[in-house]
Amino acid sequence: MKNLPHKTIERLSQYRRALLLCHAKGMTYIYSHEIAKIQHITAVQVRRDIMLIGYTGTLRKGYNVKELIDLIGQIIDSKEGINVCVVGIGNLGRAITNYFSGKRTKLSIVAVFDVDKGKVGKKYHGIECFDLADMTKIIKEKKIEIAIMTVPGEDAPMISEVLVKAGIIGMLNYTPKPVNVPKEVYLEEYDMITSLEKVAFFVKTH
Amino acid sequence: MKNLPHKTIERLSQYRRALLLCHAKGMTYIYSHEIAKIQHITAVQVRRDIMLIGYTGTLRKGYNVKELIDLIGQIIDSKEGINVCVVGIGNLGRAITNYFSGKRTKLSIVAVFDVDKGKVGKKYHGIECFDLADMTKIIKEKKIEIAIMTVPGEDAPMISEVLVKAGIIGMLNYTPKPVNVPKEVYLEEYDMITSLEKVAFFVKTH
DNA sequence: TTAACATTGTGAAATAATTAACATTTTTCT
DNA sequence: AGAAAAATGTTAATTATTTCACAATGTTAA
Repeated sequence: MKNLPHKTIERLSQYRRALLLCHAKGMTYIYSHEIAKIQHITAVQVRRDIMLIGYTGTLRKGYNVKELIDLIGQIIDSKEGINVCVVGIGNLGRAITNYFSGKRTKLSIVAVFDVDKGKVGKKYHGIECFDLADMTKIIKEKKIEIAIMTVPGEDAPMISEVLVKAGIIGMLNYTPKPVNVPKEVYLEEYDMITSLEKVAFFVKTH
Repeated sequence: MKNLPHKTIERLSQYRRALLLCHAKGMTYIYSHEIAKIQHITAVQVRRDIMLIGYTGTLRKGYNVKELIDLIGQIIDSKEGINVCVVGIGNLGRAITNYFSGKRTKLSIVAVFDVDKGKVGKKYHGIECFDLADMTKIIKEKKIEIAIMTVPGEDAPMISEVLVKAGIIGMLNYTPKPVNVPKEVYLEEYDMITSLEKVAFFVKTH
């Protein structure tokens, strides 16, 4: 069970989000092709992903929504929960903090950081903003394991170094500048400009 | 040349961004392994991507930075330029608008939309905010082809329908809710929670 | 001048991801 | 009861992507 494909992990997270909405609407069973429709993929792929996590549906009724939600949780959530911080509380940092507030998940944003003294001490969606200078200390105190970087690109390399030294083991880099981390740290980078350029390209090729 | 792999297109966009920085620093040549290092991939992959677009480097000197930038531009940029709009000028919408301002690219954000009358008429990074109710009209007037959705999830399905009817051919959905569009419209969805859950998962599996 | 080296370019192999095909089973309809 | 329909589960085939391996070749150093 530990060797789930990368892509399957991504999709499981998305299935769960969709399933939670279905559950909230009172649905108890769902077919693979219904999940597929929501995610714009094929029903076979949904069934295969579900097969890979060892769940089995009911023939002719589909999958039990609640059970599937719980099982996906067992797979992708860590038991104890993970503490996360957001570094840089500009527009993007606030957008992310906002997204997460009130979301039931094992991931909690427990601190945000910024250099701007005007922001330090204030709360953003209930989460206190600390001085970037105190980052190492706070990361250790609050046992933060994952950092989301939403600082200006030019600050990213330096800040990522500090984060690594402070003991972060996972990093999500939303700045437009790629950073280097040792191989023990899991890094995911996302650049909005690349996504938009991709859309622009594929729009042309019909 | 038209059948470039999806992944190659993404990487070309990233190479260009890295190359532009190198160019600005005065570098005239760059090796495949230098590009690879920046992007955290292998040199072979860089060489193969470059091979696919038909460019050829100089043995022992690497690739001419300027030439490569220009060639990537010829491949992934559309000749005429494409007009883009941002729908929903909350934190995320502002972050994106901000990212783009001052970026040299064939993609221009030419309008932003919001329901909030307090925002309508104001300018965000030099771009005027229009009333969501006038969206169809403005999209046609300004010949907007791509929309970036940064509205609350619950509004996404309705707004995406309006966008499609208005003639949008590409859509980048940053809301947490998947939307349905006809197959003629190229859709790319990105969900930050999925990314973070992925990092959290892979952090555990060392 | 020659040997060692570093780099590109690329066919072929390996790996990863998706899709097709279909056996199986439950439900519904006649 | 039997046939048709609609699902799941899964093996096998296909397609996409990455990596290996190495020939070719210009550059540097002895």
